Amino acid sequence: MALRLYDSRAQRLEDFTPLIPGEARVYVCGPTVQSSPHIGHLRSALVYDQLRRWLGESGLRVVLVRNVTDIDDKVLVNAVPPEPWWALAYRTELEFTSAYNRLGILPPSYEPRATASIPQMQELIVRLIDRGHAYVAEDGSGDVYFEVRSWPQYGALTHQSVEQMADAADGEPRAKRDPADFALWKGRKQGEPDSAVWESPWGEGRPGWHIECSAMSLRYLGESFDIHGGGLDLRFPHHENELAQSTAAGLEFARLWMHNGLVTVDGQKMSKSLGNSVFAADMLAAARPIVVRYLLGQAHYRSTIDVHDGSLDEAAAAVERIESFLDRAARRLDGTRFAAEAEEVALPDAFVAAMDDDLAVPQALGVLHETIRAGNAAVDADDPSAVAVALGAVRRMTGVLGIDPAADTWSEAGADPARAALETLVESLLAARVTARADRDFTTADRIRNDLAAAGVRIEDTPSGAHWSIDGQ
RNA sequence: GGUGGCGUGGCCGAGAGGCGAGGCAGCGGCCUGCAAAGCCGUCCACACGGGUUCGAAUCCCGUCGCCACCUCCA
Repeated sequence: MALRLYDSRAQRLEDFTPLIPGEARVYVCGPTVQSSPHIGHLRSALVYDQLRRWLGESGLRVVLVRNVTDIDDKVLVNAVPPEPWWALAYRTELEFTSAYNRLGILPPSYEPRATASIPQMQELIVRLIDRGHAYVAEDGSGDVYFEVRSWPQYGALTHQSVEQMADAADGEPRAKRDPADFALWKGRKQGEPDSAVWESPWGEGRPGWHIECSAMSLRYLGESFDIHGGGLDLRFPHHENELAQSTAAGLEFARLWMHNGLVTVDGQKMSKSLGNSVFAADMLAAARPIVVRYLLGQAHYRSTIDVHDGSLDEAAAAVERIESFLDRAARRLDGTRFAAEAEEVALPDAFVAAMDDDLAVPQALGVLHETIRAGNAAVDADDPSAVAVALGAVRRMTGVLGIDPAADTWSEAGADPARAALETLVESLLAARVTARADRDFTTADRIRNDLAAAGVRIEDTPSGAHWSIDGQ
């Protein structure tokens, strides 16, 4: 079965047929770097990371472009002197990058900043004016607007008609011919810093919010590309406007639109006014990155994820089940000829079918957990061949989903002397416990186990001796 | 007013006409000196009311409730 994806413009599943055979070109709306990343931003980036990993696994060369909007009203507003707006934008961008990295989100092929494509945006605006779809404001403000009424297809993405839209409570109407018109270029306003101003055919100013994505997708992916993605909340107006300006400029633009679901907290959308945002840094401080990735990546990409008390614990339990199997199975096969067999295992068909079906990650995880169950049973039944099959499959599946506990992503830096010291101490306590158990001195044996447990070290007795691990790792 | 989505067992979360996804928690059992981990079993759910059908969580009609977007949003 070939990959099918839900096109939110056509509102149906479509077979994914790349424009260029063997290649998949994807544009994803990245953040406006105005304030610290929250878990909604992480979820969005994670969704497209799952997509690109699966496209790559399917044998396609993936070109993924995710922009950084580093000039915008809010960036200017949020910059508190003496920090310039561009320093705020860059500092924030670094926070995003760091959070992405910690979650194992692969870097995009390129991550263009809006400020580096101003001439390309201006070219596009010129084209729109020439074609009669944009106009320079007559109030001398230097603003340039897209004329929605000149483009009958406006609303095609979200299936709305301009007539039916609620009137924009858009502050001052300025010199718009229609309230639905949107800014392509914003003339310089008083008090705006010189560093936020670019020359243009319409005077000094800066780009409007939507034009950058049209310009940068054209610049880096061409007039037509396979997939455009972003958060559900970007459908309107951002994506609708992108589609209008790009197609009105004569570009084919994206062939398929993907929109990821949002993250809610206790059933409510995160918002600044409610003050209920969960920031990436907070969640990453509360749980291991792999657990955060599991939590935010376990639902289907189009559904809402509700984060509440206990969400992290549930995700942690699932991750520990995976880790514990991987560890247990590897120990069983260690030093046997079956260890090599595990390396040869392919992805289970059911897993592939699930992923091909609009990235049905929840079903894919069902296959993963079912394989773990079978693998654990094989360990219990002492059937190393079956253990190898399950172990190999689990490694492959977790690899594809980006939740392989053994991946370099999750390893803390280098050899840790504290870890080595701990190892020595635990081993010596375990040796004492072995002696005590041999003497049937269970009081002593249990005291050692309890002391270790109190320190967060968990003991499992196995046929090959005691195995220890640190809770939650 | 317009557009779109959702309501599934104690909790999370898939499925989309027949065959009990999966995870977490609970209970019973196996294993264990006792545990832990694991396995087996158990808990047979689909907001409500009608309808279609041999058969409906799934399709249709209606009702109720919740959410998102309609120019700040991932």
